[in-house]
Amino acid sequence: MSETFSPVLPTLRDVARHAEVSLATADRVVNRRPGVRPATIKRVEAAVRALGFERHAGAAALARRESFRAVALLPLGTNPFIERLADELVAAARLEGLRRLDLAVRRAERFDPESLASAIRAAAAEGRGVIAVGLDDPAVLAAIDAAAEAGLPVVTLVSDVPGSGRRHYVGIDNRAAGRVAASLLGRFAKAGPGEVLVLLGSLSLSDHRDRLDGFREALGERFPDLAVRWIVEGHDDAERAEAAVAAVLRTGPAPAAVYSAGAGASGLVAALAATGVEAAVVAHELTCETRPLLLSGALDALIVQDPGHEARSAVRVLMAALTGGAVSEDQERIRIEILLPDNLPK
Amino acid sequence: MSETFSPVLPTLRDVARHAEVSLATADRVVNRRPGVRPATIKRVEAAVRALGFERHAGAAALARRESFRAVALLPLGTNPFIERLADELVAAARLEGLRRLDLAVRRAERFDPESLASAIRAAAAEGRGVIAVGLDDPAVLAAIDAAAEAGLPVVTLVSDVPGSGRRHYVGIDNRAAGRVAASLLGRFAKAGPGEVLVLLGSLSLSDHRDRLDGFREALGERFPDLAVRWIVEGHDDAERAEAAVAAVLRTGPAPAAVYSAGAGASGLVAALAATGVEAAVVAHELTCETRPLLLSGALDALIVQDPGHEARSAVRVLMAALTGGAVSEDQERIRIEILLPDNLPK
DNA sequence: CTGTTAGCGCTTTCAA
DNA sequence: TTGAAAGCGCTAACAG
Repeated sequence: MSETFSPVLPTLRDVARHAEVSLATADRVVNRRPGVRPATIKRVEAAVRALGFERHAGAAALARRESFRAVALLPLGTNPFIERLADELVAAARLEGLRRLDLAVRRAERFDPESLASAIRAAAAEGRGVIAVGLDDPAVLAAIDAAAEAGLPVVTLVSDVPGSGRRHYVGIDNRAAGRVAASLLGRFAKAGPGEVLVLLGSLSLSDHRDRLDGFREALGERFPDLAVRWIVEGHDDAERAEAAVAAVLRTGPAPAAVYSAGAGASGLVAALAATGVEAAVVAHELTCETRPLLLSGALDALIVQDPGHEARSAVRVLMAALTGGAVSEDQERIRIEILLPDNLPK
Repeated sequence: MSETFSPVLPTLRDVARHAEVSLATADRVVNRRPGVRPATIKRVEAAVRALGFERHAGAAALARRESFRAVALLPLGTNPFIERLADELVAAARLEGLRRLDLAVRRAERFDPESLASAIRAAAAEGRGVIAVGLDDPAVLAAIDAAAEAGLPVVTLVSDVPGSGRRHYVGIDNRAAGRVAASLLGRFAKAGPGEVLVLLGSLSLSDHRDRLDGFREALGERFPDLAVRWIVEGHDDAERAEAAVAAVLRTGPAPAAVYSAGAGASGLVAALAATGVEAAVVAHELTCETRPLLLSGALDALIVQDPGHEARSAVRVLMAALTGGAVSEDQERIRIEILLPDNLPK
């Protein structure tokens, strides 16, 4: 109860003094640099333990002069989630990059694998690392593997490129997100048998496909009354989504529930409204597009990933790869958040 | 598309050179310190704008030698959420405190206002700031006001002390959390009229009371079929909660839904199981106690606040108060997260 | 293999 | 009112 304040943390200088070596030698040991006699290493490590030394990351970053340039590749289009991600990446490069990362944010056509692949190649030629929203396609995979083989770390963001040599994937577990959508819609839809419509950007996007897989799986396990009947591709664009959904609604019975696994929820909502369909609806991401829809009740819930966290995580992971630092998998896990009107951030 | 890399950020030295003043003067202007001629201020500010200077916070923290000691006060008891918070505070003091904050974490009896009040007084005497899990009580309020008047910043954490002179409250909006609970239970409970049991630590805890208020309010607005019939105080302890809930269940009809607004959910679940009651249940916080209950289906959902975020936010806010920095209200807002088995972090 | 020295960008005396 | 200089904790040449 009456423990007192902890002492000031020891510095590397204290460690050096304690081990009776110079600052430089202590530094070598602490940073596992070569050229130190084993006996000396032991002494320094003992001092580190004895004093409870912890490297001051800020000071280290300041002293280390090298800085890196890298490129982030985001999909083109009018998707506000992506806009937000772009801003967050710029901010994160400054903060998490400790001012040592010079990150250029570019756009590439998301639904065209060749264009993304060549953007990755260009990025690899210019910078020392790449962050990219992935696409599950052989050309893209090849471009990533080429960069990886050349020693450039590639971090996939939001959507992974499975099987590629990317250093890390930063984003939610999309299968799990699909399961969450099923759990919510299963409870929100009226009781009794019903059919479900799923809207997604494209089946070639691994994140959307994973969501669909998880969704179907959980629906089958826990809500066998509901079955996916329509799968509509809207190319993450509100207008195209509206047209595609409207076409489906005109021809068949009304769905009991709708899962928007990609972007373009406002188009979906418009199509539902136009045909007077009353279904439980769950969509993804909190943006200027989806926020009013959740508040008005047009959407029943939103499944979101925090673009700020994702951007910071991507930058941290990239910096770790660039500087040889460690990443704690655990800390970099991106949460799947559920938003109702009641817990919508201001 | 082909924008190039941004240049390295200018340093204060660049600003000084540009304004034709010394480093010290540039520093004075940038940090709004007195003793600079207005004309000089203008010149330096112009240079700052011209070069787009941004202070390097890490370097500033390194150069600034002063450090602070402060005390954090958490409730005694066996609540695992609080244990976690304690650990996170220690970690946050190091990271967010930029090694300039020496934070002692202490425990005080939560259900005894006098004891918390005197712990606050003691903390104020020893340190230069206080972080405390609050309690809505005149004695506690008086202790906080005394500290505030003496110029010590007090930050309330998780539970506020309304009307007090605390500098900041860090935690979720508990009314909104109660509304979320209502939205979930309203959908999860079987359709039709039913009665609800609410378990909380004590009605004298403002966070629990706020949750109850929000819960009732939202239930009344949106699920008039459901009404709160029992309010049970369990003192945030699993055993006491079990006994209290069991006593209620023995005497009346079974509740259709149960909201555990405080801690001790495992006791609640045990009481429900013992009496064979099948109700929809929502509880708070992800801990070693609640995690298995959510996975087993004993709990239908969890409403959580991230103790890591909260600890870091509390430390940031305290440091800002201590060093005269600014806090962005917006960034310090703590989210109300909803956890289902599907989006449970590993 | 080990030590000395000069900074990183900023703050803080101390002197002018 | 201003400036010169030392130094925060660490890293990176360059010697020895």
